[in-house]
Amino acid sequence: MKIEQQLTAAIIAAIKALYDQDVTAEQVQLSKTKKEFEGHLTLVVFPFLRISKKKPEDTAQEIGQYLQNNTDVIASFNVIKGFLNLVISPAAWVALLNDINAQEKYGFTAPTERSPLVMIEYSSPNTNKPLHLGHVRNNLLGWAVAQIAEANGNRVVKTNIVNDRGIHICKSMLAWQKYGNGETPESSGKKGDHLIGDYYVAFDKHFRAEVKELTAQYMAEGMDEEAATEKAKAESPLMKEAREMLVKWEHNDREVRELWRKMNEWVYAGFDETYKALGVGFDKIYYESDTYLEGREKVIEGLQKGLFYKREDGSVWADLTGEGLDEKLLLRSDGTSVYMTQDIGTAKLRFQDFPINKMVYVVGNEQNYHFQVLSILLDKLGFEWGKGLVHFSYGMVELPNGKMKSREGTVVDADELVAEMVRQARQTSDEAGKFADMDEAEKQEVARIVGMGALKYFLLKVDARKNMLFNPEESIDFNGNTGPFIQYTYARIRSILRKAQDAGIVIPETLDANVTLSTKEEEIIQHVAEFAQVVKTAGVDYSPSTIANYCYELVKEYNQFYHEFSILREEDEAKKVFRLVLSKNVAKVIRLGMSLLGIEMPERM
RNA sequence: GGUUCCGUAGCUCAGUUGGAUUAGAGCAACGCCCUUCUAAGGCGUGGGUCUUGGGUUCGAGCCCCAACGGAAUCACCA
Repeated sequence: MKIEQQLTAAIIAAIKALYDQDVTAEQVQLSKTKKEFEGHLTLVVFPFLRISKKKPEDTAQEIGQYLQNNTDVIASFNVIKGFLNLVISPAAWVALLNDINAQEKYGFTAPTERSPLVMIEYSSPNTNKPLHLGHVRNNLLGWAVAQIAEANGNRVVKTNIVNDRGIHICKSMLAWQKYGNGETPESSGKKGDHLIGDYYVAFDKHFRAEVKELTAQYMAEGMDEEAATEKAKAESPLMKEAREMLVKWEHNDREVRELWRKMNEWVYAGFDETYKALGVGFDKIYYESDTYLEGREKVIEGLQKGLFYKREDGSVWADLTGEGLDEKLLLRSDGTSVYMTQDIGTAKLRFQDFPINKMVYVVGNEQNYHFQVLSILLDKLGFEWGKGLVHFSYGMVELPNGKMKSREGTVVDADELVAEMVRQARQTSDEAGKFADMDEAEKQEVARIVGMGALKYFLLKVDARKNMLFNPEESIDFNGNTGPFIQYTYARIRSILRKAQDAGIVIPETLDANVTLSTKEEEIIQHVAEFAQVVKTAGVDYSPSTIANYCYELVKEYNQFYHEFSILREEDEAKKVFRLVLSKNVAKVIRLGMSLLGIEMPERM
């Protein structure tokens, strides 16, 4: 914020002049003045007492006096204990507003060719079932993190590693062969990912039935229950068949590969629809079927360098006890890859494709340990960004009765959730009855924007690290601290601006400095200006919730203003114009902020 | 058991690098405000030992230690 920087410099100068001491900008603690006190910014003088060797009140008084005499930004000041409250001059506020008004993307830093290249991995689904609420949180966070990184002047590559191979896909394939009758998305009318998901469930159902039967049989033969279950799982013919299928897949069996390809295509088509509805996308997609063999080479390379060691059975391990962690398996005794190896392989390919400076993985917090290990391993293997990789770890979405469990049918399906949100937004819209003048297409579009806004804001306003609760019974609100509340305020401002234009009022590029401002108006300018700092802060810790909460605060404050003051009915022309410019910039900033969260803004609602 | 994360109002959540007698929003409850730029709004009332106990200091919801409670993870699964 411009005024803050000016003041910080002035305060440093003041201390130099008064006490002949140098202080750094970090030592100057300027914060927003609390509402109960008069002033805009407050300097905490406690840190300077050692320098001034005077009482807090006197020190504050001296600095305040100096600032008032030497800076035209300060109109007046007051001192309460060790707190120096500074009142900014109206002219400085107007100048600040003019400055903000002149910048289309206020608060954003445009990336250049020399900006750091940040790769952000998110989504990363398995291809055996449709996306659920947990994935939605992941996707929205990933997209938002990418937008925030870009707004802070990074070159961003959004990437997705699709887990398209493995035993889980074989289960769906096998069930489709055995229990389906050639059903396709076209013939069934189901989305591809849902179709495949249904067969995954079917596999599980038959498998469990088999295990139950076999367990009973083994127990009849005299085994205890635990051992019997164990053996039943291992001996289940269905599971054996799935494993055989996986082996065939690995040996490039033509028939299996063809089925695999066909079914994956269905799933991708389904995912694409969901991604589109969520408004997310990727610059580069990797598939595990392409990368899962790559890690081996790197691991063997590391083995030769003595970074890892081989056990008698031929398995390869990394000893991380020196880093306070355990030993970690990298290659099985049969030489095949594990999860960790695949991530190393993916990293290798990515680095070949892009000169990455920084890697961000948007992955749930259940994998904290995995990424801690991955970071160390990549570093050992010589990846420059390995040590500094960011695991953007987010908490799970919980339901009132605990975690989502697909077996218990308590997963919240992404597509259903999206449809339900839009439906509710439509219903609320219709009940409000204010949009009689909209045609059907516009109504649907507004319902989509608002419904998605509600969903996105709900998931993003919460601190990403924390587990959060979603109650399907209560559904997502449209009132209070919600996306629609912010969208609504935006739509109202846009409406006012349209009306102003219709009335022939010209909104100027710059305002005259001699408008008289109310306290509320000054507060809002200050709040709008804060946006730049908020974006920067969010960029440091990739924090969408910071943006969301800022937008809410600003909108809340603006709403009070909106009710308290008239804008178009204002008699004083200069003031009317000022309020229009102010409103326009409030709208601009909240639109920019919401865009970082992937939330669209309706012109009317 | 080891490691990591979390614990703020009945519920869901904010709380910037430690700052001001009175720790904030929303929901839910109860009042008031649509002849006034969009009531998906505004104003008000009630509701708290910031899990507990120590410590650090001018000053702690925030930092340190311990306890209690909850979550995740610790596979030749991904």
